[in-house]
Amino acid sequence: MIRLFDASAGAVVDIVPRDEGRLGVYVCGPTVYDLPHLGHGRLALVWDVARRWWTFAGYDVRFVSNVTDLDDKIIERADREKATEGDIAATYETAWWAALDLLGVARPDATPHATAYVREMIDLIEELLERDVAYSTDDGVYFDVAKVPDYGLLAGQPLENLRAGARVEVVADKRSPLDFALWKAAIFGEPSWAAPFGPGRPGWHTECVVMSLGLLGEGFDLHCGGQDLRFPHHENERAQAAALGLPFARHWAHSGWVMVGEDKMSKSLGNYTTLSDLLASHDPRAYRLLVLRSHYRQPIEVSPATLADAERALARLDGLSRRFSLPAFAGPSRFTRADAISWSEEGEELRARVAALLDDDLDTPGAVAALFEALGRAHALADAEDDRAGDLANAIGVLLGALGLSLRAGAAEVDQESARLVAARDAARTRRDWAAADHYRDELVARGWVVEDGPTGTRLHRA
RNA sequence: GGCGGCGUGGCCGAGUGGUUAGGCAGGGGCCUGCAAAGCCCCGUACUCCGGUUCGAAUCCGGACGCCGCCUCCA
Repeated sequence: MIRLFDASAGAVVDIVPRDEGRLGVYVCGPTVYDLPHLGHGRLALVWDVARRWWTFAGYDVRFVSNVTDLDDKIIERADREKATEGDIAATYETAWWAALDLLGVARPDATPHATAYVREMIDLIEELLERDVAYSTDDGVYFDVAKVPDYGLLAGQPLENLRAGARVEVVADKRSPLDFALWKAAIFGEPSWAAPFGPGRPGWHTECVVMSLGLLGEGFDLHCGGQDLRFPHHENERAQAAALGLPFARHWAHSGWVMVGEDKMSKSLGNYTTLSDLLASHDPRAYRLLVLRSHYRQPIEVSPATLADAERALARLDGLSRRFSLPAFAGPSRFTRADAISWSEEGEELRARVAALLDDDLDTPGAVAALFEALGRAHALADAEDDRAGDLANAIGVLLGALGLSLRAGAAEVDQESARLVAARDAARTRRDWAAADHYRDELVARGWVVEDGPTGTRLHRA
């Protein structure tokens, strides 16, 4: 049984899948109008970890994440750059996947695009109009939030409170400031589609309703996104499905912010770092580890100091991999299942401990702490020449792999000259010529290696 | 104004009514020819003020500070 904080319940709840043993998960993906930043990276990492873990735990996970390729911001950018909307969307979607690939985030099982679902959106809007929960104005078609009795469920407060504080700009003919655009009437020069209620283009909140229901079916298990999508985006999706009497997401989960000092990282504050900038100067695995070491709902601080911290911690994990020559356990599209592993007694104990933590609202920091404790134990066992050490180290590698974190066992390729220096150093050490041995070590260090002496002689790895 | 969250040791960051989070950094020791890696030991922290309790950082009340959402936003 897995448990997760559900925004519609306001509490951590048991996740009982619609279909036993299967999980249908929908994550609201990017609007492709600019480069992804660290916040997007965290979102992707959090749900990638969840997906991998639930798969590991035995669920057959169907993971859908959309790409919004139709939006005001894309149109604005296309205008500004004298490009087509399609070009802008294609450019930034490419950048999105490139960044996620580097982070080791597995591709979703399906990545629906808004522009491919306009027909379905039109049908849905038409039905909302027929049911009188939507109305037409000169601007387009709006959803009448007052028609949904429990509007505000995800926001955690009733409609009156939301309205009282609404900072929404007044748009002509809207019945309530909270009513949202289902359809935006065509403006010359902008992309538009023909529809019974007039030419135009869909508003943002409809695409996810159509695509999630279309690909995962009614009453799918989990709908995820960043905290900011809880309201109004997810609320508005819910409202549409509710108005049509369609069973929608059973549970709603949201990941927390990346903070810059005291502020949320955001486009509008301009305090963001793009993923490509981060990944140009840091091991992508360090960011994954940083994300894993805080709870997914808490804010995290990403700074040179916290990244350096994560990189040193990562070096310890790689050290374990080197000592025990562990194989690679994780890959971009490589998933592991616990029942496909034959667990040693040591390994099973660790697996159970980690599973208890991760099954309960994805306690990744607890799991990482348990894995680090086990790491110390594995080394200590090895120091004592206890052969359970290898089993434990292997289990640690498998479990880190289950979270999408791969370890490096050592230098993949040692060039000929370096190999010669290693041999020369080992020879010098055998004849106890310490001056020569130190000289060869200096040479190797100058070539960028970290030099370690082990039972089998000099070993190299990259700093 | 409404709703939600946060305030932990040098730093990051979990958690539980009373028994070690974990990592990084720092100190001591072991190992090593010297290193590196690794192991062992060391910090007695929890914004403040009250209250409940045998006992609270953990529960309740209040204060202060901070953040987020209520508008596009991961």
